[in-house]
Amino acid sequence: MELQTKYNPAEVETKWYEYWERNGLFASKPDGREPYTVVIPPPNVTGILHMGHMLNETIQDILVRRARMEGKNACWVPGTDHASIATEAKVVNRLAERGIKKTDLTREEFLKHAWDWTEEHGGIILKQLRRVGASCDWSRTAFTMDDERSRSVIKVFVDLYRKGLIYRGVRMVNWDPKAKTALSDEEVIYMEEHSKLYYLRYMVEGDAEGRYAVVATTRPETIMGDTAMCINPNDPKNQWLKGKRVIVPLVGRAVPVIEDEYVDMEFGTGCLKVTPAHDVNDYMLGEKHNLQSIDIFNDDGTLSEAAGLYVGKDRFDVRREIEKDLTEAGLMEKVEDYTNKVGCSERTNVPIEPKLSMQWFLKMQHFADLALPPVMNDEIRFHPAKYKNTYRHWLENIKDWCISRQLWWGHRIPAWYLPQGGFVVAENEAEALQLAREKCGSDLQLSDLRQDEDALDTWFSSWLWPVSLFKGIKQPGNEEIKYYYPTSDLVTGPDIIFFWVARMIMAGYEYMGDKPFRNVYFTGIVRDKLGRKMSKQLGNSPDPLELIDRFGADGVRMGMMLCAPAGNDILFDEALCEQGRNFCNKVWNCFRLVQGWQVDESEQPAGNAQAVRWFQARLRQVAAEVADHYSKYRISDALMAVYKLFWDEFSSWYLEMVKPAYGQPIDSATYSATLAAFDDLLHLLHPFMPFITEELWQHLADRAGGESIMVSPQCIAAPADGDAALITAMELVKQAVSGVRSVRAAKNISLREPLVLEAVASNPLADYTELLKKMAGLANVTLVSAKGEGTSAFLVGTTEYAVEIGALIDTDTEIAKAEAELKHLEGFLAGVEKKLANERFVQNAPEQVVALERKKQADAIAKIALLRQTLAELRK
RNA sequence: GGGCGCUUAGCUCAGUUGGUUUAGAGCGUCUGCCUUACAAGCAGAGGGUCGGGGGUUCGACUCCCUCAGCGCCCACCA
Repeated sequence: MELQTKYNPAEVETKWYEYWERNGLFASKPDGREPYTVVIPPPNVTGILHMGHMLNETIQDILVRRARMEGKNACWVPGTDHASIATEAKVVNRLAERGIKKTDLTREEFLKHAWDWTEEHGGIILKQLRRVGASCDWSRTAFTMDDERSRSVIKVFVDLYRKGLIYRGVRMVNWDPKAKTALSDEEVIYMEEHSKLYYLRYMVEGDAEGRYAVVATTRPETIMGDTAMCINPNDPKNQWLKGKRVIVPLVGRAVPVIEDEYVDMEFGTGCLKVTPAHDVNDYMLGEKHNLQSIDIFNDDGTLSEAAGLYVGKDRFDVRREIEKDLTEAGLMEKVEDYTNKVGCSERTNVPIEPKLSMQWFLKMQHFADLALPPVMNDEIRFHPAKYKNTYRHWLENIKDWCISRQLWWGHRIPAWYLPQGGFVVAENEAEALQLAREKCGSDLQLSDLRQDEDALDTWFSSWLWPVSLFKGIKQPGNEEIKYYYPTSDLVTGPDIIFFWVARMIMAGYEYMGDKPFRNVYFTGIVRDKLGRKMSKQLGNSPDPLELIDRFGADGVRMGMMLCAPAGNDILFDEALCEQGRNFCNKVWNCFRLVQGWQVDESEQPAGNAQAVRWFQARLRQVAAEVADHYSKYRISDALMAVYKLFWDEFSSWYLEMVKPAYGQPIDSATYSATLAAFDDLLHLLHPFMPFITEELWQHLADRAGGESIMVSPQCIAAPADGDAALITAMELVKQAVSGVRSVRAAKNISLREPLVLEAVASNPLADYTELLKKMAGLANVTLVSAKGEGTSAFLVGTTEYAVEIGALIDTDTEIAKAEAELKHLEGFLAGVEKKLANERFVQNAPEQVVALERKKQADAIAKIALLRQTLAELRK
């Protein structure tokens, strides 16, 4: 079989992904094995794959593939999220392009459009995930709004309502005037804004001297909603205002001056305008002081009739206009530049408006009590653990969750209003009617009931994900939920720790009485190499699929993982994908070398046997290190360990040690050992680079149809007793080889020119002569009592070796080299001896530490003696 | 305003309870090689005193204090 000199990912990837799917290798069903379950953080159903997904899905796939190869029953459940606000906004925009307004449509018509859009774009991202190599059980693909998940959501809502945990009430909520819906506190992002602080004059009512109070505000457009002015009762400079009434500028309304210690005397003039309808704190003051509340905004952020002025104009236009009008009316004292934080909608980015409205809420204290302990006591482990603090802080300051959204795309709230007021909550219309009849009499008809128009927050469905995916809500205790729950690892970004992670923990304990997952791996944010967030505007966000086209899926996966320590932000650089691609090529070419060998029945040379034993020891050692990295979720470190094992140890050392001369055969013992080692290496690599490893594994032996490296167990033994000694010995051989190569490089001596290596006084590497000769291009290794003329010397441990280079010797260079090393050693020795001369060190330090220092001292002294001798000879 | 985290070679990062030859890796850099597996490669080399200062200790990159810079999260100062 002829293989190209370069690995071609495109055809290999398609071939094996289809093969895996066709042979059901991703599918899982409960059996006697230990389960390993991962639920995908469901991407937006209409979204497309970006670098954040690429990172996240790669990590999940690595964990899942690793578990599968360990013999666990791995189940990775894919799915998508209906992303209520985001998707509804997209549909609204799309309709607007066609000149259709949402308000012109019925709920049913609108939902038809939304489903069309979902079907058109839904699933694109799932197809893209296949290109990455994601080994999801596609037969389990779910959607947060499919029938099973929807029914689960409704059942949970009804259950929580009956438990008294869900209530309906009028509260100050975060209103998104663009999406025209309420938001939860978590959906509000505070952004710094360079704005202005306006100082307005509030004339004192009936004051003969025409005195006025000055109020500082960032929002002059809300004065139409003012129903009081507030001062701190302890504020000496404002005592004169006590009991007075002041006139709201332009509006002309007289409002009382109230007193409350809430007011900061230092801010502005110490006078605060109070607009109970449009500020959370003012609302609090209004409640406390029994103030009138005037809602001056419409749902879309324009001024309402109640404002009296600027009716119908947008709030920000009004701000500009009112500034002008106030100035012209002589009611503007001054305007200052001011930086403040403005709460904005996470989805639409527009500033939110605090608004009093009727919404549904979930009481959260109960859930916080449920969800805090398991994380704090590590029953659920966070990686990195620092997020435990963040988590605790949020739960200890939990507020009720506003779960209703004034949207149509989502799960409709299962509450039906009765003709005479009040409502019933039920899982379906029939049940609702029955409950309604119990309240209002049996002649009540379904048409008399009106279902709540609102939908539920998207996260009210995704918080059930680990349970609802296995039908654990609707069929508690079924075989699947019992087997797969709790899931093993959750891989997600820290940005949704409150939105999703915390709430899944809550729902998990509420409905399963157990944690939803054992480990949470928080990834970092993918940034560009300059540390900037990836964004469309900057154009610094590469398209993952295009990267896959250029570097191969394995190359991109590796590129991601090379820069992805847990919890740190990822500084992504395309060059890393190149490195990944190059590595694929390296693996590919190693295989080409090995598969090209002819085998004969000759006896195994001693050097080959040594190489084989050594590499097997290294393999065991590194496999153990890799396992340790995985156990700590240090995926990048695991990858780097395998990378170095393959490239440095296997390719550069092992293969060169056993490689037969051109055209020569290799003995069968070495050959089969090499194939076995290759097989082991492919297993270690497979989670990171699934495609190329499958391709090569299939080439490595005659495989039956349906076989796959994916499910072929990895069987590298634990490190054995003699391994460490074997490895240490070979390290010395490598040092000697490098020593000779250094001399060659310095003197420009070709590898083709055989050299003689002298071991001075003793040769601890005598057993390895064959390997030394082969690796360093030596004619011979000789034992001498004193090194000859024209030799360049170096130390291996405390033994001196010398390369005969005859006339090429440059005494000055040799002297300089020896002097530099001598200087270093003397400095080192001085440090060691200083320590040993310190009585308290010798007394207090542990015995083995002192012994080690003594060993260092002895070695250094021996080396120094050798160097001095060398120098003396050179200077002769 | 609180809380958390970071600052180690040109870049990105390791450095596990303070002690394993006066700090390691990958990439990049420099030098020499197209040596029939691989130039997407091979061999060799150089490069940091661990952000600044102080302290604890026989001994600190590792613990404490402090200063500086950076980042994240939370919070109702108009």
